[in-house]
Amino acid sequence: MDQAKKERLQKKGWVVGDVDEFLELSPAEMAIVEMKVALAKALIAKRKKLGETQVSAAAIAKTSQSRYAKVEHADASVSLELMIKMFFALGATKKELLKTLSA
Amino acid sequence: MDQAKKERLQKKGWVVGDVDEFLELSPAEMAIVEMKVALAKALIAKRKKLGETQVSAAAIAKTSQSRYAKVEHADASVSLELMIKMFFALGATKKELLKTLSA
DNA sequence: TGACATTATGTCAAATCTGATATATATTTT
DNA sequence: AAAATATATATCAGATTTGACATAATGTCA
Repeated sequence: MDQAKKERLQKKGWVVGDVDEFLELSPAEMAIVEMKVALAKALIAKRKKLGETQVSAAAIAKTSQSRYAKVEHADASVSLELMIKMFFALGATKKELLKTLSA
Repeated sequence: MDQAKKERLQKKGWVVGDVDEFLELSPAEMAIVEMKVALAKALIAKRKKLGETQVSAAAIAKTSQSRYAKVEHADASVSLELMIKMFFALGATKKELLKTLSA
């Protein structure tokens, strides 16, 4: 958002800022959130490419559909490690993972 | 280990195999262990480069020396996510992280 | 539209992870 | 070698994460 628009909005009483500012995320925390979001996207893409549903993908990854759905949404209750495990479970390689994380 | 030696040992009653076979780790689990071990090494290297002790590094990372030590050892009680957070806490960049993970 | 399939959300007990304290062991310095 | 510093290990209460179940919401298609 450019400075002019920001000032116009603030004049109208809006609180203007980025999501990370609002949530008060440090650069490190941001980096992790970024990686999680990138992984979530990659997981969905990978599953679709394999022609699986959340139900079948969950079975492959040996978990429930509900948790699998949360993983695909990078839900707050899901760790980076679980996301990576699921990605591997769908057949992703380390190379694919690194490419995804660098996004 | 070469085949000849393996057979000699087995003849003597030894059970011969790799660590991952013994622990029955899947390729995915192996990949995660690998990343953790690489991160542990990188953490130690980074801390030493900064001239910090575990006590001071733990303070920077806002945790205790004992937990910090466990992180450097990729202890079983430490998640990948915590290791990454600690790495960032010491000032590592995403680029550095990816380089480390690819090792 | 109504069945059926798929995905999303709420909840919770069990499992795992975390920070902290205590203490042991190892290394360095004097 | 003793003291001081640094690192390692054990333990545990509290916090977080996980898997599962129930159910709601959304999408698909005959």
